[in-house]
Amino acid sequence: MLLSIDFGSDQPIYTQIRNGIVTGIASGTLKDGDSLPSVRTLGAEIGVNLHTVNKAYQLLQSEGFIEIQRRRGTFIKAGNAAKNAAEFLKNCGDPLKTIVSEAVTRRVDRAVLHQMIDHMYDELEGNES
Amino acid sequence: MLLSIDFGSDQPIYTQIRNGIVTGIASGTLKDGDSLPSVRTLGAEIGVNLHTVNKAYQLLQSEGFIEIQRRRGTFIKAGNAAKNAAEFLKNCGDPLKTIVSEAVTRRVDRAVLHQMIDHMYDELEGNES
DNA sequence: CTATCTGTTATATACTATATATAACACAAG
DNA sequence: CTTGTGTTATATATAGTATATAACAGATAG
Repeated sequence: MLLSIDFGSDQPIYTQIRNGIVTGIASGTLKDGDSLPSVRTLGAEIGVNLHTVNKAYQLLQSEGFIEIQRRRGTFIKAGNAAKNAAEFLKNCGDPLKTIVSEAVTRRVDRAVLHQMIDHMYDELEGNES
Repeated sequence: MLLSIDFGSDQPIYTQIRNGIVTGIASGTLKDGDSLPSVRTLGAEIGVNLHTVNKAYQLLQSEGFIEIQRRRGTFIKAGNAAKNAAEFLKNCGDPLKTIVSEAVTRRVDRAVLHQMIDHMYDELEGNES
């Protein structure tokens, strides 16, 4: 299944949905123009209210990942992906700083983080490590 | 000031306090054995309730960053820093995956993330870039 | 000894975020 | 006309966050 929800997580369900779809786009599982399940269908599949799915969809649309066409459906919009690269770089600074700060205190070498990132890139881009 | 709180942030105050102290340890501003302000003092300084500070301190102690000595004070405990490196690496995977996934969709090259991380390491370790 | 300061515990309150439930609406598509 | 979209509205419940106030117990300093 594309999305698996951890109901015991401290992460909100709508955030998990959002992240799952972003990862789907990154891995190529979801391609430009692909249609997403309706809020009711996806909600039923993963055992969640339609409003929770709708909240995730609204967030994804505001971030430019999908396009919601009223009374028609919801579609992947990976075309103008690079457009919001600048805003992403601005937003990812804080969480990255939090990770790096803890890494330094834990005596984790920067090379380890580099390797983790490379591995994630390779996995998403379909290259075996 | 060591800690600056953004009351408009979506990040909880106690998390901001936690992250600020971790960054302080990483940058060397807070050294092993240094004493932290009391929960009341720090609360008054940054305009926050003592329970909010206490929550951050409890979290930091559970993570091994500080040691709370009842009725004596609270102290930085950077000695066994590398001990919890394994757990850190396990925990940082998810947020890192979220960042990398979005980076891939935004067509942000891995080299950009590497550079950001290197810059943060250099800054924390006191090396000019 | 006394006063002060420490973290700690307890209780109460308020606000926000999250999530669900139910119903209805408007309109495109078959 | 029926079905299926996203959408809006309303209500409710729960949990997380934050504050407020008070008290406790013991280490420390005077």
